[in-house]
Amino acid sequence: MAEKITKRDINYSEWYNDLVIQSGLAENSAVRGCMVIKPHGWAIWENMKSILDKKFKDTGHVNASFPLLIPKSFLEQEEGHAEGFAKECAVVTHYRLKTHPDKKGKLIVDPESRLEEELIIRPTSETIIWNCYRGWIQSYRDLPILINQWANVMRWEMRTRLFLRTAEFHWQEGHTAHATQEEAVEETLKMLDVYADFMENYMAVPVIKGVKTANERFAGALDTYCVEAMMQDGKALQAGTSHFLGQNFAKAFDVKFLNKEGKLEYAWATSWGVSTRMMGALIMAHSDDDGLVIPPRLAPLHVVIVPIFKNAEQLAAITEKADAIIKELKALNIIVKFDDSDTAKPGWKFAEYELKGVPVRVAMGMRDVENNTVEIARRDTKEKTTVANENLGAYIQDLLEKIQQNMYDKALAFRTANTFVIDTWDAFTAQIEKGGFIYAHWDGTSETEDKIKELTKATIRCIPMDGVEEAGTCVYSGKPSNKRVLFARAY
RNA sequence: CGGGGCGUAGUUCAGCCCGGUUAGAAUGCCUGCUUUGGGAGCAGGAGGCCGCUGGUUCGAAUCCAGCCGCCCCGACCA
Repeated sequence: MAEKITKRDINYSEWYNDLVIQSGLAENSAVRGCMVIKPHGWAIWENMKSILDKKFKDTGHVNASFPLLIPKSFLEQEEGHAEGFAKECAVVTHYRLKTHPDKKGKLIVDPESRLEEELIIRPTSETIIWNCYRGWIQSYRDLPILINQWANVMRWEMRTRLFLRTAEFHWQEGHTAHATQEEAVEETLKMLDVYADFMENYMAVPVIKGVKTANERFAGALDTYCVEAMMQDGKALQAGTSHFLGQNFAKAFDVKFLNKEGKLEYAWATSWGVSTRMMGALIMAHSDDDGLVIPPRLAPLHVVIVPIFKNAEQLAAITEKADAIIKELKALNIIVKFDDSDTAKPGWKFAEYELKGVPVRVAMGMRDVENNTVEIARRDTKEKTTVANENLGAYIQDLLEKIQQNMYDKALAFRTANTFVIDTWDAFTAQIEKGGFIYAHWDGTSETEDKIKELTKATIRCIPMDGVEEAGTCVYSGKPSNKRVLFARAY
């Protein structure tokens, strides 16, 4: 009997923790706030990476790598950026240890090795990258620069949760430089679309695209765009961000180029990123009390075949049938595993692969061998069907597509059922307690936003991009408003 | 950094209040046999600086002090 996962409706956050650990995605490490991503978790992340990486390359970007350590002075260059990140930076002050003079085997920081200029571990890389761009950009002919890096970064968080908020996390950060404002804005929105497409078509998580309010804006950006998703507890999770940085970093790092008219101009910047936090979104959007539910397009393993046998002869007979199926599936690029280990019983294997989120399970016993059938179980609905072996490859390929689609449809239906249009303060506060997304009017001031957050813990997730102009009054202050914004409690 | 809780077998925990045999259970692990269509059964076995340091005591997992670490709730945040 495996350890029990806390049920979702008993304690959602315990369910999440139990699930991440028991499904073998990740665990806490010896270093507080830093997680170990285990093979199963990393395999999903790798799939996310390779899909996104292709999309970045298809949109003209190239990868590079910039240093982990950033001189403290770089962070000071852009004021908003500095203020935003200063309080969560790990700082390197020394470069050497030495043995303790009295205690054998103990090491101490060598006070002689203090760095002249302290280095910070990157919380994000705008500064060190724009410092480089100064050397790379002289003319409009050098633009645009479209660079992405896959990296780890560190933000010294007070409270951490596996995948959702860790001190060290893995992500990609795109950093582009452009000759014109229009082109930079276009890039910002283009990458937001890449993210939205990825979330919806691969993660099977519907998202709302929008702009952040001033309060929620990235430190150093003029505009921050985001994709917001709803988790099964009705809370919002920001799954990706794309920033229009204007000329802030070009000015801070003195990045100027000669335009066609021979005049010096500051370059225009964007940055955009998604992180291992998406793993949290994936888990919380789809999984259930039995374990992970992974959409086929991200699953490290699509199909597991579990033989049910009493002896070696039976296993041989089943294996022969299974081999044909495996061959057929592999020809269709379906990733399949035949689990013929005799160290665990079939029932145990069923539960284990459900916990790991494998989309399709094929069970084969002697009954099936005789009838030329298999039993197919889909992870998303837990339905079991007995099907004939003929054209099984095509059947499973089609089933994987259906699972992918069903997971999206289900997530979308859940979001729709938990999204409310609200006009009164009483209704607003009542609904926020119950969870979900709320579209309400807002007077556009930070003061009102802060007040609402203080009173309800809800924040403005974004000003939706597909929102329509509509006259109304602010749900809190009663002042006039011309557009609804999206409120929710968030991760 | 505030408020609370907890450190005992790989894991989850009992024992501590009220000090006294060889420190227990469940689960997991190993071996063997029987099993195998939803987390099997029986038998045997291995596994512990009781978080660390010091103190009290004839004697400490248990009492006292200090330290370290972890978890939960707040403030901060992708």
